[in-house]
Amino acid sequence: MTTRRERDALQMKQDILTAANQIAEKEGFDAISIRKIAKMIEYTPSLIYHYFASKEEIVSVLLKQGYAKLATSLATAAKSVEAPKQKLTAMTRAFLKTALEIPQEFTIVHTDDAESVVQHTSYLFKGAAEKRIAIQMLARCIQDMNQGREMDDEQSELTAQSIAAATMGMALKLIVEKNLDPQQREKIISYFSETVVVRMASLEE
Amino acid sequence: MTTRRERDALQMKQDILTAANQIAEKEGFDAISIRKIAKMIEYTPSLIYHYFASKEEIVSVLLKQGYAKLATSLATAAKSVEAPKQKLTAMTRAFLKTALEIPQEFTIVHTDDAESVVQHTSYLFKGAAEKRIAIQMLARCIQDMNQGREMDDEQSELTAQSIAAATMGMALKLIVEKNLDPQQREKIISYFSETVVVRMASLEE
Amino acid sequence: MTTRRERDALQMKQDILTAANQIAEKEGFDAISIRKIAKMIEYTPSLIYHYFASKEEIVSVLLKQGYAKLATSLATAAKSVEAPKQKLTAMTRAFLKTALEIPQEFTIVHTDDAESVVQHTSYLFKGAAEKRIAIQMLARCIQDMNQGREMDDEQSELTAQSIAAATMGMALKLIVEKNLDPQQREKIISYFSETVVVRMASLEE
Amino acid sequence: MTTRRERDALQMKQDILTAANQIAEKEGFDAISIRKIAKMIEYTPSLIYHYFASKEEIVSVLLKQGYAKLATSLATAAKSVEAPKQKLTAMTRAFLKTALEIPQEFTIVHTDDAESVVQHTSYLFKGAAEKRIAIQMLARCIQDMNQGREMDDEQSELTAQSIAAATMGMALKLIVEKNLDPQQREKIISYFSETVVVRMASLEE
DNA sequence: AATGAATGAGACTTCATTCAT
DNA sequence: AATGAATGAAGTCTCATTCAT
Repeated sequence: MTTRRERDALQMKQDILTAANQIAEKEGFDAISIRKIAKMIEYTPSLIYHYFASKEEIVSVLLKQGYAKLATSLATAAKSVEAPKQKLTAMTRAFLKTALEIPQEFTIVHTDDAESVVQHTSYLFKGAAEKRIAIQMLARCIQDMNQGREMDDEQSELTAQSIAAATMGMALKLIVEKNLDPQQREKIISYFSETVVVRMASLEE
Repeated sequence: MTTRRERDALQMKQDILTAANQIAEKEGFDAISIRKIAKMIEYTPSLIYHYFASKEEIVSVLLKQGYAKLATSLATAAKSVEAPKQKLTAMTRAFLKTALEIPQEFTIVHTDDAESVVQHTSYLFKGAAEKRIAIQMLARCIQDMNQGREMDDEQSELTAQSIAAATMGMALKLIVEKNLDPQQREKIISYFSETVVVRMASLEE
Repeated sequence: MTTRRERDALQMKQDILTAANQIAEKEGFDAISIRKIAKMIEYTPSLIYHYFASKEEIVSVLLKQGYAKLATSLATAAKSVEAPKQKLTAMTRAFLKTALEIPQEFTIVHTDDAESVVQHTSYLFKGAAEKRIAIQMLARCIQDMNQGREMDDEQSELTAQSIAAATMGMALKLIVEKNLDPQQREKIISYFSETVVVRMASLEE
Repeated sequence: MTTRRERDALQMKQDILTAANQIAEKEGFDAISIRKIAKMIEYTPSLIYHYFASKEEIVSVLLKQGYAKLATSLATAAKSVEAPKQKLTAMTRAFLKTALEIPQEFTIVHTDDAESVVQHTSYLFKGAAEKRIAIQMLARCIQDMNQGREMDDEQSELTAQSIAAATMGMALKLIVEKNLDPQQREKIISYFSETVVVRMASLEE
């Protein structure tokens, strides 16, 4: 059970995060500053330290929220369909859609090369098909799609890694070109999710 | 003909840019500051304003240089081979290699969503196969690879755009995972350039 | 008779003081802060204001406790021996020992030149042999040691004052050189208490 | 040869130091702050960083200046007289006088227990008569005063150390009791320098 | 008795930039 | 061409304290 106070505190925390997010959207992630947040929520800078230990914590929470959203969306998409080809398309589409909903966090998370971040986000290493759920899901999907053909684990892992990186690239590009004509954007998303990704996954040449 | 003065000035400009680059490599792009540059080239901050109007200009030139390098590398690769499939592979490989040589600039250029930047870097819009040389080269390559099959221009443009975005994503991922085992990195680069990209370019399904 | 409440309150007060002391020992006297105390005793900063009017009061009580400890130790030492020479040595040794037990408070008390503090700690003024117990004890001791020689009160007072200041100096130095080899420290304390102080007290030349 | 600019810069540096000193005298050493200095010299805080790298540097220079002054004064006094007894008195008097001229620095230097400071100020360790000039001068003086009596090096070193600590204690006490009646102060200084110190140096009992 | 929210002042420092010389 | 002086804004964070609950 939460008391009113706890709810208020939670609300305040969320207000701070929202403000931080708005700044990030307008001026970029690096422009987030305690001062600006304070001005936006109309409180003193000091107060913010009541709710967060440091600016770093605020940013970190922001990123985690974004990352969680992406993971959830991906998992949901994976469960929604059975047929491997359709599953792959659904996952790709979900990934692109969610990325576009949290452009700032997405960009940062996939662009930050600090060791502490990379530890969690890397997936190009050998064996990623076992250690990274997303790559694992992709790899299985690929194997399911290519039943009958001879194929080793390495090949499916490399393919999964390639698809992941490629999709991230497309997401990023769509984020950066934020003023792209919506119809064209939709066309690209569809083509990529339904056609290109499927081609990548087809282990033949 | 250039006078000595002009040559000196050019040299100075380049020194400044080089210093800025080194800072970016060590501490990240945002860490570039007039003061740090000044200290590095052992001149006063003020002097820098003789050669560049503002910090922004320095950064901007830096990015342009990076972009130019990428374009050159791509064009060279394109000319080096005739056969379309091999040409595509060569271009992809060259792109990844060059991106890894200028990680900071590459990341910034492809991540910056400022209108002024996007104007030059966007290529997802309809008609990019005509306006953007890189996309054009890709599109032609794709068409050459698929002679005999029926295919409209839109399809080849969408495919070219997809390949461009995907390759950029792979480049970015390789940059971020800078501590990836070199052998594994080489394997991924090869697999992506020789196999995955070719699959993407094969317009069938 | 004290009620439970009063005892609890007293306990709380002492907890606060103890916490303050620990901070002082670890980070220095100036590092004492209401917040740190609060964190240490696991209460809110606000609560501390129920028990003390201000940070200043806490610090002040802390110092008084230190001063009292010193006085007690000195008095005990004085009573323990009869022979004047041995008494002087015992007092000196006790003073140094106690000072080393409460290094922070000792340093502050004898270094603070705020009028309000100096009022209680000064002893160089004329007539201190009457107004300051410690100086009085010293002066008497000196007189006892020099029976037979002609000597006026002024001389014994000046000598007592000198010994007091000198011993404080030695205490301070031992505190500051806190990493001095223990054996060497013991040797210096002994030499000073048994020999040097006695020489100072011998009114002849 | 110094240019006008260099002289101006030097002047500015000194102004900053002077301001810092004044703050220390009025509000204590810890009250020194870049802001306050800036306000006092009527410039912006930023400018101060033109002349000093950090607040720490300012404080450090201040202390060094004080320490140097003390050393010089002591050396001068030592050279001024030949007879050992008189030399000891002259040194003591000079030390007390100079200490009273730079009360803040003196207190800090002899009270700071940071390892980096203690490394330079310690003199209670065994062998200080060789490593510390001041102790060396004192030890020699003591030996000169006690020619004819049997005495080992250890004894003279311990005595020198004791005198040094005692005199520092007296200096500190005089600084703290800054409102002591001037006549009484003079009397104490004289008594201590002429009588007490001499007794301490007389190796008999 | 105890809490949490909130403030306002102040701490050090870095930065891009301008200007007179 | 080059310097050094100077500014003003902004950055993060810590602190003592008050107040309503």
